[in-house]
Amino acid sequence: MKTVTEIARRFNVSADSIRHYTKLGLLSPKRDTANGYRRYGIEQERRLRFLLSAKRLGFSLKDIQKILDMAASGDTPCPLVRKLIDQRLGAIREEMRDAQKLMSRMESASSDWCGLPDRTPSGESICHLIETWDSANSTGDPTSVAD
Amino acid sequence: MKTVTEIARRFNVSADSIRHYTKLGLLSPKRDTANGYRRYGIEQERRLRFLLSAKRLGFSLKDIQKILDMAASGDTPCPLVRKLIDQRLGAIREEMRDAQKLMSRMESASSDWCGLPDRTPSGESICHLIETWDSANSTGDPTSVAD
DNA sequence: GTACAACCCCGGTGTAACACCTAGGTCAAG
DNA sequence: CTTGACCTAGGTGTTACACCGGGGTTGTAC
Repeated sequence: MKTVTEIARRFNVSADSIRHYTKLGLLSPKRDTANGYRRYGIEQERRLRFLLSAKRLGFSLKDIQKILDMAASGDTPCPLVRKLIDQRLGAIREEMRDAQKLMSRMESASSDWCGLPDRTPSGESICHLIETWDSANSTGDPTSVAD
Repeated sequence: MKTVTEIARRFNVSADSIRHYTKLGLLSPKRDTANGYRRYGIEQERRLRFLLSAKRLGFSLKDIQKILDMAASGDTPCPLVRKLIDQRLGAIREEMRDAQKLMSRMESASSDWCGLPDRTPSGESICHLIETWDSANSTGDPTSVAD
C-alpha cells in the first residue's frame, strides 16, 4: 500500500497529479485510519496505469471518467472509446491545421522583420512591425479575421 | 463613438471580448456620463485593430499588454516584439511536434482497433483496447512516459 | 403611454489540468 | 528530541473568454 509520493514516483508523475486524480474520483485509495493518509493498493495502481495510457492516447480526464464509469457499471466501454478517439482525432487535426497556419504567419512576419528598423511609437502607430504586417496581410476590411 | 456591440460587430468579435479587453486595460473607452455606457472612439478602434493583429500573430493578451505599456512610455516596442515572437515561435514549434506525436499514436491506435472486438470489462481489465495498445507501445517499465 | 426588443451595466461562475502555497499534523532516524 | 521528509485540507493562479442573473436604458411601433 503506497502513499501519494510513492505511487507518484513509481509512475513518474507529480504527487499533486495523483491528488488531483483522486479528488476527481479517478482513483479511490483507502485511507489510513490512524492519520488519514491515502493508501494506494495494486488495484489503484492498475487504474492509474490505465489512466496514464489513456492520457497518452489523447483522452481528457473527463473522457477517462466516462470510460471508467461505464466499465464500473459492467458495460463494455470499447464503443465509447472508439467514438471518443475519433472525435479527438478530428479535433486535434483541426488544431494542427490552425497551428500550422499560425506558424506560417509568424515565420513570415519574423523573417520580414529582419530587414526592418525599430521605430519609436507615434500617435498613429504603436509598433510599425505589426501594423505593417497587418496591412500587408489583411484585406483592409476591418471585419476580416479569416486565415 | 461606438458602443460595445457596435465596435464588436465592426471587428467581428464578441461584445464579451471587447468588455474583456477593456477590463484588462487593453482598451480605455470613454464613459457616457448619463448612463455609464462604454464609448469607443477612433483611437480605441486603432488600438483594437492593433490588438487583433497581434493576436493573429500569436501574441497573448499579456504580451500585448507589455507591448502597449512600452509604447505608452515612449520607448520603441520593436525589440520586445521581435523577442516575443521568437519565443512564441519556439514554443509553438514544440507544441506542434508534441501534437504530431500524439496524432501518430492516436492514428495507429485507431487503425489497430478496427480489427479488434469489444470486450466486457473484468477485474483485471477496464478496456482491453487501451490496455493492449499500452503493452504494445510502452517499455513495460511503469515509469516510462517517454514519447 | 406603453409594450417590446435590443441594448447596456456589474459581478460571479465555469472551462483543463494541474502547480504552488499556507498552516498544521506525522513519522523515522540519529 | 530535533530535523527533514512526508502527510492533510483548502485556496489561489493559469488563458481568454462564454454564459448567466438581476436590473437599468433606448428606440420604435402601436
